[in-house]
Amino acid sequence: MLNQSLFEDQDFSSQLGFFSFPSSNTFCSLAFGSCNNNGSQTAPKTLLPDHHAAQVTLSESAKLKEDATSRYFGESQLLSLQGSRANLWAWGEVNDCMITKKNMMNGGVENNNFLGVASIKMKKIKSSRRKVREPRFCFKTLSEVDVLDDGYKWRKYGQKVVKNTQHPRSYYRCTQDNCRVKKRVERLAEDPRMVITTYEGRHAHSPSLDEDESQPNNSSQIMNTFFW
DNA sequence: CGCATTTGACCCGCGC
DNA sequence: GCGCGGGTCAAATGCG
Repeated sequence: MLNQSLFEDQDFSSQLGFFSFPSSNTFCSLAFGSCNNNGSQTAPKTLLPDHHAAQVTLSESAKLKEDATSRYFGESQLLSLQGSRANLWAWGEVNDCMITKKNMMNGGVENNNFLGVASIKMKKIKSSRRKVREPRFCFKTLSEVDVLDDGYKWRKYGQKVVKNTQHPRSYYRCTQDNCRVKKRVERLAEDPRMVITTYEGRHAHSPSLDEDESQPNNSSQIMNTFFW
């Protein structure tokens, strides 16, 4: 199940298996997951008040890299989530508070009892003095390595031990000029095998094409299963 | 030598 | 106003 404490703010909800976000547009959140072996998905049991939702069908597959450049919920009304190469991608169109799921790519998840879950959020500015917070999304991955290869180059700029955890949280910035995307990487306190990666902002460029990119599947180093 | 990482100090928002 | 805790800065250090 979703662990809401993973998210930055508590006043939103995601339902396992479908996209949802408040009609007020204060937040936009997104979740997907819980896929059966045949690719079908259980319908959501309940709808939260104040939320519009669209059910997701996890039946499509596509090459991982084809949609690698589309991401972020922006003026084009395109929403996408980005996982690492070993994980998965999803994107959909946002339409009057409805997200229609368009595609999802599975980059090699073999044990697909759980395909994954992620969230993206937009926060309305409460006052003129308040900083604008970039949209974020996070996901949890079973991985031996902390930093998953997502095609971008990152520079570490900080590390912090957060309260009640024994593992430090690392802070990274995209190395590209004019790109202010950041990500945080930490291990789950209850299960240190799980890596939590949180992205903030949107890239103003394409992923860097290093030697690794030409290899279609180099994900064996990562235990590529989502757990929720 | 240049770039990345480390790490303690500092900043700042938030709750009390 | 104060203290706590998360996030960032930047000097020091490491490494190729």
